[in-house]
Amino acid sequence: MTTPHRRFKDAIYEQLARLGKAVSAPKRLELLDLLCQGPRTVEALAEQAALSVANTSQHLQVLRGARLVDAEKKGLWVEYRIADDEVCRFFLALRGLAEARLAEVDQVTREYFDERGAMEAVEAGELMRRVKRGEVTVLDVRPPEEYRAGHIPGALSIPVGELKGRLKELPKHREVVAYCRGPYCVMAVEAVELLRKKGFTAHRMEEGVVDWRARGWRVEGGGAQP
Amino acid sequence: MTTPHRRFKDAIYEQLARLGKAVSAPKRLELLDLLCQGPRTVEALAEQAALSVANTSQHLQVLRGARLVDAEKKGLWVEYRIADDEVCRFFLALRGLAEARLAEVDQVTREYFDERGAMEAVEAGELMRRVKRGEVTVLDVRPPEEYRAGHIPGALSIPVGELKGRLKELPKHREVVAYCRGPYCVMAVEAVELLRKKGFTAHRMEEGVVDWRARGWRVEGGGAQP
DNA sequence: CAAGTATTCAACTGAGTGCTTGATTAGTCA
DNA sequence: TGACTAATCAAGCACTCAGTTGAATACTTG
Repeated sequence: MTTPHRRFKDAIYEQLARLGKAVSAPKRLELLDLLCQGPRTVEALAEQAALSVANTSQHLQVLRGARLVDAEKKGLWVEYRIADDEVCRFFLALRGLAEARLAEVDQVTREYFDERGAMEAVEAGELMRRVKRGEVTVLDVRPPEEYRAGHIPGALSIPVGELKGRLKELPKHREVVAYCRGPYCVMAVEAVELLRKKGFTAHRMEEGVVDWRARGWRVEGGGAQP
Repeated sequence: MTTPHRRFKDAIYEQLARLGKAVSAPKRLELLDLLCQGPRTVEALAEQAALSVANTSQHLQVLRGARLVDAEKKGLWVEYRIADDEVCRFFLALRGLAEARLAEVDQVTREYFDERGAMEAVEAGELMRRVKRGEVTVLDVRPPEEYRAGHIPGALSIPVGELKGRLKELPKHREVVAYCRGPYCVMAVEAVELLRKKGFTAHRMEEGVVDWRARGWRVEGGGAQP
């Protein structure tokens, strides 16, 4: 005895659950997070998320089934990308809620960052102000493709791995603020560690480009389809 | 060979997935939606979501495990409630994303509403303007508890089931806008159908109190712990 | 065309999930 | 105290899902 009313409700929540299911696996969330930084091939995603290629492909198909990502065949590669900016904002909402409600997130983060020599982070709004006043050098330490897919206006691109050999590109007596993919990415932490060892005044910003864009602030580079 | 770095990432995304898992079951989403309207007992939720009590209880425990809802023992009953307003906003974000990305949502809704005699809905912003100008009677057709838990300022409370016998409470030559729980709730649809049959000029608003509050607009009644 | 590569497919396994059923635990009220 | 009630628990079943492995597909390049 199912009324049409009930069938309708079931159908609707079934649809909502498609999105829920898509973000119910840790690895899929990691892939989504990576894709928010910019488009990538299956192989690259597999490597960065520490997954087998076949497994990555399957996860990506689930994400695509939920219309969260799009795939485009580019010659030998398949390039996956976020289907819509709203997807990134949704991911941020999920992350924000987890930070707000799940004490474990804070705990795990603290544990990990503390043992690497904690450091106060500069908040995005604060950075924005200092950038406007021309007080700081902003440093993007992500891989160059991600920098190209979108970065904070005026930021320098030096991938963390190359930083040691390219220190001379940074003005010496000026504060540096490094950022990477977001609060759970360690590249900026490593960069700041290195910079301080070399005598720079350096801080990290927790937020990434995705947060920056979600605040409605301008992002340089990237655009639609490259 | 798992580096500390990998372990950290796995731990973080594992936490995010707790939220994802919580919203990956259709019935849990329905319960969450209901709870956004106001606190309720297990039994009430079970009935409204067409579930067995035991099953409802289990779903609620999953939601509580993800810190999305809180439970409070009140004598013989256990009252469940949304843990934080941010949870409602997250639900709205999920729903919005589903509407934006999943064509099936629109399709299912259209199918159901069309066969009940479609009707143009008044958008919340438009209603807000008309309310300010004192042009319309706003009608809340949800059960009284939900009205009490929070309603649009100035709205009249007449549950849809009682509407037929309480028509005289409505000013006759004035437009009525009815609302209920949100876009997938049919109570307002039924109310408008009835009102029109009785000679009223009536429209429905798709948005519910949750949407109203999420826009930052004032909500009457409810408050913290009743 | 053939060799090589990125991705997907297909089949399988073990773990997890939604739901049911029947028993159990807390609390109320006569 | 004992009958009654709301909620939870425990066990079991059918089903789904993440991940592995090995083969198949589609495209490029020599």
